[in-house]
Amino acid sequence: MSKKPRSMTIGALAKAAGMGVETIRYYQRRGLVEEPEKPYGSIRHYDDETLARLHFIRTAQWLGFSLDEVGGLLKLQDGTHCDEARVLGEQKLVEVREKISSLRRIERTLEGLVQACCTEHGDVKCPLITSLYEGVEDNTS
Amino acid sequence: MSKKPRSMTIGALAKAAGMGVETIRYYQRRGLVEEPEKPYGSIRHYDDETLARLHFIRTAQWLGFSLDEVGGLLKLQDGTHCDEARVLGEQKLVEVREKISSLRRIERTLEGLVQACCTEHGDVKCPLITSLYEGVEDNTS
DNA sequence: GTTACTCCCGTAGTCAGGTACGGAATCAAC
DNA sequence: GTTGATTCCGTACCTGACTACGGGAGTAAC
Repeated sequence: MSKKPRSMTIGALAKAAGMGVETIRYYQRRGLVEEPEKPYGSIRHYDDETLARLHFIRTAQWLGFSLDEVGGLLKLQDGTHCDEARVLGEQKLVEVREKISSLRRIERTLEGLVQACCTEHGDVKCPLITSLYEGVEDNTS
Repeated sequence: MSKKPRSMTIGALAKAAGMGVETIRYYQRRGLVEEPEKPYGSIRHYDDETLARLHFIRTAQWLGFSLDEVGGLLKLQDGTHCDEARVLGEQKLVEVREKISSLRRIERTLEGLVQACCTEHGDVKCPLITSLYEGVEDNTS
């Protein structure tokens, strides 16, 4: 509400978003970020909304979403149809939950390995390495 | 203990490891897997040790290690560098936990948005979309 | 002893997600 | 009003992790 939509060049936008100019252009080519109109004989200007979009993209990506998936998430902003948005949201929610449980399994496994490494200290064989050799997935059911 | 070091062709090895022949060759080129001597005018043969190594690679990858990182782990395979292995494992554990907590934030957010979409159905503006416009990430601290 | 598969080996292509380059236009500072 | 950084735009290149291709050699089954 009290946001002043300050106007940035693409360079300033990139700096604010913590990414390179080329990356933003790449997102524009991918259709993830809209390219604003270029004033006649001038330069494009970007506002905070675009900046928010870039933050969103970066975060979602770090979480393991592909750019295509991020595009899907971003359509939630564009779409005028509540139902479509909800369905997409629900799909993403399922995926997110699957990712969480996968990561939890990985977490427990790593936890166990690191723990074993700490306790059996004077041993000749490192239990972490040994576990990797013997296949570690099974004991996490 | 009771393993007979059976001799496999690369095809059998690939099958046993659940990956393609080309993938194994790729690992050989990357220096992750040793290429056995080729008998004069014959074919290379692989044993269970190599198979174990492939399991190792696959498992470590599943845990989120890149192939370069797997290479690092494999250098510790004599089992005497337990401390180093533990540090690597701990680093991965930190990464995994960060991802989990971020995904949980996203999960809660998406949950809320989908929920809002379900309840306010006849509205002109989709509450999910509205929420996204106002910044999704912030309300998840 | 031929047919059909598999191996060998090098090189090349794929896909995702960028990153770099180059030359003209535009802006900012002095 | 010139200099020096930025922007613009297209195209080309890079990394990670494979995957495919092609042509010759080896092997297995009948």
